[in-house]
Amino acid sequence: MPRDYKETCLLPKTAFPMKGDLFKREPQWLARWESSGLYARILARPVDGRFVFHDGPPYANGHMHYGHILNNALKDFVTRSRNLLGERTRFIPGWDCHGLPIELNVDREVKRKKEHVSPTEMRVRCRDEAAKWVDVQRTERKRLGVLGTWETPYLTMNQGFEAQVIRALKAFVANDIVYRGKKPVQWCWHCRTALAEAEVEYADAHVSPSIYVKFALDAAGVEALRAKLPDGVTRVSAVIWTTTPWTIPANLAIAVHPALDYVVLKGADGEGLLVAAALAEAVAKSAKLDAVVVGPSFKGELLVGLQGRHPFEARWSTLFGADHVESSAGTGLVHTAPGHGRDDYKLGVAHGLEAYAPVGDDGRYTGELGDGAKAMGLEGQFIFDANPAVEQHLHSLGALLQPPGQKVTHKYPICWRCKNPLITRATTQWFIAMDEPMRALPGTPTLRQRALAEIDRLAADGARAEGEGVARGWVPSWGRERIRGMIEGRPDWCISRQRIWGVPIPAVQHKATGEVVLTTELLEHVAKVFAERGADAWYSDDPSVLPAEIRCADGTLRPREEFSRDPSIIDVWFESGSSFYAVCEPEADLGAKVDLYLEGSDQHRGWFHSSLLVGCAVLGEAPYRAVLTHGFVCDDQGRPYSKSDIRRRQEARRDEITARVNKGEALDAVLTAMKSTWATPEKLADAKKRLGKKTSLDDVALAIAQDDIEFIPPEKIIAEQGAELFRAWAVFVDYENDMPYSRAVLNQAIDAYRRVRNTLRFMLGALREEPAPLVTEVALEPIDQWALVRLGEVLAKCEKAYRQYAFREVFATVVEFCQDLSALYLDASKDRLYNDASDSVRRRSALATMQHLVRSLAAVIAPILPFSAEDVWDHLPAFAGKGDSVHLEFWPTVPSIEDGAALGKAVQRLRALRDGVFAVLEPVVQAWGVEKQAAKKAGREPGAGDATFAPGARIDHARDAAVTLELSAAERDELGPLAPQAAELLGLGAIELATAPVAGDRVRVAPGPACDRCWRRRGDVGADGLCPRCRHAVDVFDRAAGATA
RNA sequence: GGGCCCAUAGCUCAACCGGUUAGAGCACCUGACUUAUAAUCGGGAGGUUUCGGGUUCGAUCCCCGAUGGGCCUACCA
Repeated sequence: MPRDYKETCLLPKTAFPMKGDLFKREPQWLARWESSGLYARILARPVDGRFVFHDGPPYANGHMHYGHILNNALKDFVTRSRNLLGERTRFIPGWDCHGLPIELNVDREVKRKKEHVSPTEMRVRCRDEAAKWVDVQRTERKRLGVLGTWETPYLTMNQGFEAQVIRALKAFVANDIVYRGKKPVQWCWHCRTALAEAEVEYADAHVSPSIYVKFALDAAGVEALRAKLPDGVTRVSAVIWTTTPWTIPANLAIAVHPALDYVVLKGADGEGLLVAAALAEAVAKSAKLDAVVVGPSFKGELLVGLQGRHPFEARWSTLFGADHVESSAGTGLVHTAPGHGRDDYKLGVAHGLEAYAPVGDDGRYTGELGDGAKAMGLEGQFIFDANPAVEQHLHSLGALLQPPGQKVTHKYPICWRCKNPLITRATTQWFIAMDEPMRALPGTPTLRQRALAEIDRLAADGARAEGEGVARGWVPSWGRERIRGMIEGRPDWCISRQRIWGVPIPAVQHKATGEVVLTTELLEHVAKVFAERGADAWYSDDPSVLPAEIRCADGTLRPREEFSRDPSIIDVWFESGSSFYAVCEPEADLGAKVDLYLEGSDQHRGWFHSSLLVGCAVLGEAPYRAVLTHGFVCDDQGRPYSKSDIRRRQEARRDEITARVNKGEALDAVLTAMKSTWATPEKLADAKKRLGKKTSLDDVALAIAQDDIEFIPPEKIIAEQGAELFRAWAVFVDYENDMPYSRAVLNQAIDAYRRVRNTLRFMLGALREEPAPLVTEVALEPIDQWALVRLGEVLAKCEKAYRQYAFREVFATVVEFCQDLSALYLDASKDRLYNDASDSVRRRSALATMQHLVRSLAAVIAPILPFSAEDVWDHLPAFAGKGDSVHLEFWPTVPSIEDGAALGKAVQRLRALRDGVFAVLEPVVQAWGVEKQAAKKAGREPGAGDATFAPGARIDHARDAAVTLELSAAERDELGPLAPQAAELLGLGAIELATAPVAGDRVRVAPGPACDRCWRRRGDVGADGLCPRCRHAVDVFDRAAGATA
């Protein structure tokens, strides 16, 4: 009985599991890191570099969703990689705590319990509500593995933060660009507050009334148009179109475009209808006119100054020229209510019209209505309820072109919170002027000018940085266009809100004179108070919130008792826009200039935008050096990935398939469904299994439809598979664009992750739980030297990628490297690892190299896969049990290898040889495989009766083959030090490199018997059945075993 | 309506800012494997680069237009 030598082979051995069981083990690492103070230890390492990252505060309401989680993963990649690269980087997580959503939640609760609470009490409850969600989200963010100071986050409701917001406001006041004015703003009548641009959403299919209203021209007007009238027309009305009948009572003017062509259209009863020429036909159709009869066309400038009679108020609406008038919709004459529209307001200002808005906070008409409207009983009516009344009344006056009840479906702004349609309403608010000179800045640019200049400066710096291989400025570069457009077009910033939960605008009003005061002195005083006692102080009775005496515009000092406090709070976007000033500026090791802001691309209108404006006032420049944006999480159809959205589409899909089944197209439906990545054959089989054997195709089709689009809650992924797999997904897709998220994509990311994990596992196994020498301590084999050269290239590529935030490239590079190692290097090293004696020089060279590879790769992936990297570290013999963490490592290095380029060439030649080998070997091996399969099917012995498959003649593994390949002398030279080892490195029994063309078979069975232990045919097997190498290895093994026995 | 962006294999991504035959990985088909075995290695098939024009000796790349999708926005009166 020959000895079984397997136990003497040094096969891979490691406790590092093939499957991570991450969902179970991640919490253990988290606990360990927390108890060992890992984060503090990372920051305490002595480094020269510094990188300032600033967390954009998520809103402290509700659970984290895909976007948040992705965002947090990316942020963690940044801070961890910077620390790894030797740039000390802190992560101070923050939360946005003030604002309407929280206040409304609390409000609802209060109303439900029918309580009456004071503003102070209200603020206490809001604070509790925000704190509750901060806790929830903190847990969720920590679970993802994000490293930071979680116990001391920044909260916008902290006293220090509130004080800095006031100081930021002070900078605007110092620049003299804060003013109070009555202007139209987006107003939510339900929440009873003005809304910022960022608080407005849009409903896709909002249905509004659609009315054409006639304003009869006076005699002078008709006279002016006499030459333009169609035959038989003696009176003329200007026709406007609107979807908001409730604003008709506030109509003060009509806008026309001076350069546009207009005509008088002959209407019913011979009445002339003044409309844009381009729209005459459409209007005629709407009015159901039999024929389109128009007079000669003329330019709108002819109309400027004419007057149209308001349908039910005793006043005239003048026709003004305005650029915003279009001829694509409506009538080319625009109903203008300066109190209810931004352009209307602008036109009003230009012509001295008041921002007349007879509508209250609650969306009801006020006593400011005109007599006509009052006579209709509109006062106190809710405006949207009044729409039909106004319409009906206009109809009864004969002022409508069509019968009442016409509707139009269009996009319409709604409140981000309560989803009710918004109105535009002129109110008295605090504004920041975009186009007034900033007095405190040199050259007194306007805020808009400065902001635009900063945008361009960042873009230019970004272009410069790109040349240096780093990312700064707008990343990706189109961020510039994005934010530029917004800053260029935005109106003055309305910063006041009529709510309670926020930072008060510390303005005061003199009770007697009505003068409103908001000065830097006052702001500084209040900031100090807030810093000590928080903004709640504003709502207390304590007089000391205000300075004892307050300076009025004329310079006189008046006692504070004569003033009342402004009840408004500051726009929350102003607060978060001040975060750099509240969080980073006060810290000695951070400062107000932040290296990186990183948020979703929607923040071009949000946080990036408001931070830029605050930065321009406070610092005179942008607060950030780089702004990195990412896209949105979508499903595999490219649609936003949200629960409700997917539900809706699931239903649509089901309906569609049901319809096809009913039409008898079940097979088609199934085939269509199977083309989608969701409905795989496995899924089909699954569905069949679930539904029982008697399943009809119809049922299968329906079942697929149900599963076709699946919502996978993020917390489920994390709880069942581990946070790291989510991180693997985040790094697997391209965050610059929309990121596809589906089971299929997730699985792909997991596969890539497993590839890396298994490669590392193999190398850990090779080390067999014993420390290996360092690469500097042994003479390295040429192939090992090459592995290190390759590692050096990988490291260089990854470092550059990290500096450019190209995390995907880092991961892809590592995965590719692992693949390369697996297929070539590790495969080529197996013989010496398994079969050489434990003390073999060649083997020790491999171990040293693999230890170095594992160690380096663990460090490289640590920012992205912090748990698995630590798992590797725990199982790396040299570090196991020492309580160290991979996260304390710095960027890995490789010892310099002489003539790395020649080695690279040699391996390239080896690869070419390898291709050649496979090309000739594959058909031979394949033939045997085919024969085996055929024999199996036929139930006979494989190879029986066929000489080519005789046991001594066939080749079923490369190691049994001797291959002959042609190779020129030059090519052979390239192989250099690898030439003598070619057969081993290629896993062949033997290789012959011929310089002349080969005649006959290139593949033969390698000569000689195979060694009983290593199965190699080297022609040197002794009488004991072992090759000398194995003989020695067995002796060494036996000696060691004897020693321990 | 406007601004910005995206579209390459069934899927996720490449292709050195115009240059050989558009590359990987996964999935699929297929072979090997007492020595990485829920692993690993080999082979194969799969593309009119969304469509239509244009510039050019040459276009996945530049320009114009269309289609589909995303984010943002508005003065849809």
